[in-house]
Amino acid sequence: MSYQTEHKSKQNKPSYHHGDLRSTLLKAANILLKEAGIEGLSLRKLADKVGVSRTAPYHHFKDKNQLLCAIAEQGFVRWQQDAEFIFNQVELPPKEKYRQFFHGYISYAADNPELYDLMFGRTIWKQNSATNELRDVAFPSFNHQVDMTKKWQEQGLMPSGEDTLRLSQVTWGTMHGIARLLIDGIYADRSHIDEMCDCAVNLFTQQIVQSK
Amino acid sequence: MSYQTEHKSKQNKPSYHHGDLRSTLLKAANILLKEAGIEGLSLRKLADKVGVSRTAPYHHFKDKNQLLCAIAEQGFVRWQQDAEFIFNQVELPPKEKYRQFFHGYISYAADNPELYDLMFGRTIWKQNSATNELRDVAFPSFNHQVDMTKKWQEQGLMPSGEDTLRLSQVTWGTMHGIARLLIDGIYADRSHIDEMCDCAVNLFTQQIVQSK
DNA sequence: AAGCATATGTTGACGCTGTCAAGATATCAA
DNA sequence: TTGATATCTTGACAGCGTCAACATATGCTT
Repeated sequence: MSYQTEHKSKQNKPSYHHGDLRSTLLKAANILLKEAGIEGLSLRKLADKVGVSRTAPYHHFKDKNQLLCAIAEQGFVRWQQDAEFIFNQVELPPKEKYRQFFHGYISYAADNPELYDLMFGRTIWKQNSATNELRDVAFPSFNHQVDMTKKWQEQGLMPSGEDTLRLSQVTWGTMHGIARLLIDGIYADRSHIDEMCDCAVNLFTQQIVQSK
Repeated sequence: MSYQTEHKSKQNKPSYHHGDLRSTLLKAANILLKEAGIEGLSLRKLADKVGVSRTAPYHHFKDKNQLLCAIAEQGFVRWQQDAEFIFNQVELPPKEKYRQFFHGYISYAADNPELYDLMFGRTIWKQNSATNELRDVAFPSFNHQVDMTKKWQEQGLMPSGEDTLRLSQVTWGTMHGIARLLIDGIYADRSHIDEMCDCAVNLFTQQIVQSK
């Protein structure tokens, strides 16, 4: 099976121009990413899958990095939607909502390990090669975590004594660390993910529960 | 400047055989790793630096992966020494010792970012390609973290209500996450590392302090 | 409708990579 | 001395990202 969409014109004749190559490439890249991982995703394989010559993608992405950034960009958008869905469950008590957010974060990483690696890994960020488009979705996502932490402090869920920025860095760091240990194959056993998340949530929200 | 040791026999004549190529390669690889990062470390460049032909390293390492594992192995040994030094400071109170351990972990990662990536990154573990020699130093290092957590719980430093394994996974996850965010270029500003570590230590050891 | 600029796709080529095969040379044991 | 073995060499191959040069389709201007 191939994702190749034998590119044809509206009259169904094979055409020299593809017509929708950029989005076709992105779609195929996501599949290839899942199948082969970041190191297995090559532009040549991608072009081949889509049924186009090796260098055709260069008319839609300046280089491989720009393609990766575009994929990561989509990843942020999708995660933001998931997160918003959780935050919008108004009826939930604060701690339960935070619990779901924590679990949701880890689940998103576990369900899309290669995508997560692209979003938060060194491939893009270490080389300082993020496109402006990517930054425009990634930074607000980072900041959102800080805003929520402030809210959780005000609600008494998290210790108000700690500096908000530091606290959000630590809590995010914890989620990120657990996610990475999972998707990088160090925590091979996934059967206890939920217990780990609950343990972390307990540690970060303990004060509230005790003072009740 | 090159790390090339113009390999000579004991009579100082250039010799066909190197005599100490394996350790010379490892030494040069560590330097190259710092300079060029994991993705910049190629066997060909390495052989060139050492002054030997492209395929000479293959007589000492089955493939690139085995070289990387050997480097990571050294990294674990060195970290274990650092950690032991901290644990052996008998006069320190428990919380301060844990604080130093936490800071020490992050410092080791920050000082050796590429090495840390090799030790705990997907390159080796995700592909399930760790050599037995590497596993033999890595797994005890993982287990040690669990043992210490148990001790910290018994000392009352950490909450005894949580399952030891889960707790150690979360606390290690936090250190790992902060380390990764730093070395992968997401937490670009390093001026607040210490504050972040202290914040995390506070969160994990808060109970004790309050119950005093 | 004609013509030309632009967008898009193609083939050829280059240097880099890891790694295998085959041959050369040194070392060591019998 | 001889023969096995360890070590190092050159040659070769496929895969990679990417540039240059060329081909073809699209669309705007006149």
